[in-house]
Amino acid sequence: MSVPPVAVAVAAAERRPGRPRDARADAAITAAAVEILAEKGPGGFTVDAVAARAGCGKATIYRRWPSRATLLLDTAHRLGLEPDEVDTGSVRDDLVLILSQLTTKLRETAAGRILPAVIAEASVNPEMRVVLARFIHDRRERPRHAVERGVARGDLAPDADVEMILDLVGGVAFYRELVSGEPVDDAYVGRLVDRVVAAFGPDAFGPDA
Amino acid sequence: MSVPPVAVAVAAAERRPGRPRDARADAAITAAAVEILAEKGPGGFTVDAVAARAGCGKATIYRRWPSRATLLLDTAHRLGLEPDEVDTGSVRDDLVLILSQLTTKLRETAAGRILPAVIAEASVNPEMRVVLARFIHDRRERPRHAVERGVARGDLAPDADVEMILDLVGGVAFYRELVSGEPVDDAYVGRLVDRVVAAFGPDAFGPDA
DNA sequence: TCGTTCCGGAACTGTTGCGTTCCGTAAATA
DNA sequence: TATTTACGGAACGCAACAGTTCCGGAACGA
Repeated sequence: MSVPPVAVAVAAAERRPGRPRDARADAAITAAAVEILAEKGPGGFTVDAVAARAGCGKATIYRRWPSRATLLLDTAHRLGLEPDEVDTGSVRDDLVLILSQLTTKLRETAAGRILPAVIAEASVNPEMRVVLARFIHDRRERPRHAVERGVARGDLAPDADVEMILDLVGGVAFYRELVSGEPVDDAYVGRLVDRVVAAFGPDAFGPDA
Repeated sequence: MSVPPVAVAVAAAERRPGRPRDARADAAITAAAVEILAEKGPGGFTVDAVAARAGCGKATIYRRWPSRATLLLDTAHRLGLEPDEVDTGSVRDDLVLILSQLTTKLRETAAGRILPAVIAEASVNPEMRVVLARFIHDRRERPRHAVERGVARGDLAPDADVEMILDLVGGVAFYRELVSGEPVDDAYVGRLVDRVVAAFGPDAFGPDA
C-alpha cells in the first residue's frame, strides 16, 4: 500500500497539447485491476477483463501501461494482506495473534488466494520476484516489531535471531497452508509459538541464538 | 516414484480386436511428459509439446489419457525430489544434511524449479491438491525416520512432536527459497537446526512438546 | 482376406488473449 | 477555429493451445 508503483506510466503530467488524461480513468483502471487480480488471480488477469470492469477501452489502458505485465506488477503492490497492529505485552500472545490472522487471511481473503500464483510467477519472472520479496519484507514489519519488543522486555534472549524467528513462524504458516495442505488451527498455533519462544528465550543456551 | 498413477489410461490389456497398443509409445510419452514438465513447468506443458518430444501423434496420447489434465496429474507423480537416505547417528547432522539437500534441489533441479507452479495449480485444482499433499507426505518419510531415530536415541524428548519438527525445518526451506527469496546457506541451516533440535531436546520443558 | 484397431502426421475447429488500429466524439491549447 | 490528444467501443491480426478428424500404412484376430 505504501509502496510506490514499480512502473509509473505517465511521467508526471507535463503540459502537452490536446485533451489531458482523465484522472478518473486512472482510478477506475487501478481499482478494477485490483478487483480482477483478487478475484481471478494472475491467470485470469486479462487486459480485456480489466478494461471491461473499469468501463474503459483497452487503448486507454495501453496509453498508461506499456503491457499487461507492467500493469500486473503495479497491481500486485496494492493487494493488502497486511498484518494488524498488535501489542499485548507478550511476545507469545502477539505472535499467536499474528500467526492465526495470517493463516486465516491466506485461506479466506482474495489476496491470500491468489498468492500462490504470484509466487509461481515470481519463480520465473525476476521483476515479479523483486515485487514479491519487497511485499513479504513489508508484511514482516509488524511481527518484527513484536519480536523486538520481546527482546527488549527480556522475554527473548538479547541475541535472539529476530529474522529466524520470523522465518520459523511465517514459514510454517505458508508451508502448511500452501504446500502440505494441512490446516493450521488455534491449538497448533499455540503449541508452535510456545516452542519457538522457548527456543529463543532468555535461558536458551548456546553461543548463538 | 513408488506412487501408482492417479488415472490409469488403459484398462489392463484386455484382448481387443485389431492392432494392440504399442508399449514403446507409452514409454516415450511418459518420458517426454516428465521432460517437458521439468523443463517448462505446468504452463508450458502442452499436449503438442509432449507429442512432438515423444515423436508421436496427439491422437496417440488422447487414446491413452482423456485430457491434458489427467496426463499432467500422472506426470506430476514422477518428478523425483526424493531426499537421500541419511543416518549419521545424530538427528542434528541428519537434519542438516536433509535440509541443505532440499534447498539445493529446490533451486537447482528441474523438479524444484517447477514446484511453485504445481503449488499454484494445487491452490485452485482439488485434484492437484491431493497429488501435491501426497507428494509432500511421501518426501517427509526419510526426515521423519531421522527424527524418530532421534527420539528413540534420546536426542529428542520422548514426547517431541515429530510432525511439527518437520514442519519447522521444511517450512523455512520452502518459505525462504520460494516466498521471501532469501537464500539458505550452510551457516543458516546449521543455526536453524541447532535451535529446532534444542527446542525439542530431552531437557526441553513444558507439558507438550 | 477381411475387419478392426493401432501408428505417426497433418489439418482443422474453436477459444482465448495480447496488442493495434480505427471510429466518432470530447476537451484542451494556440 | 484549427490542431492535438484524449475518451469509450469495436474490430482486427496474430499466436497459442485443446481436442477432433482424417490420412496412408501397419499389426493383429478370425
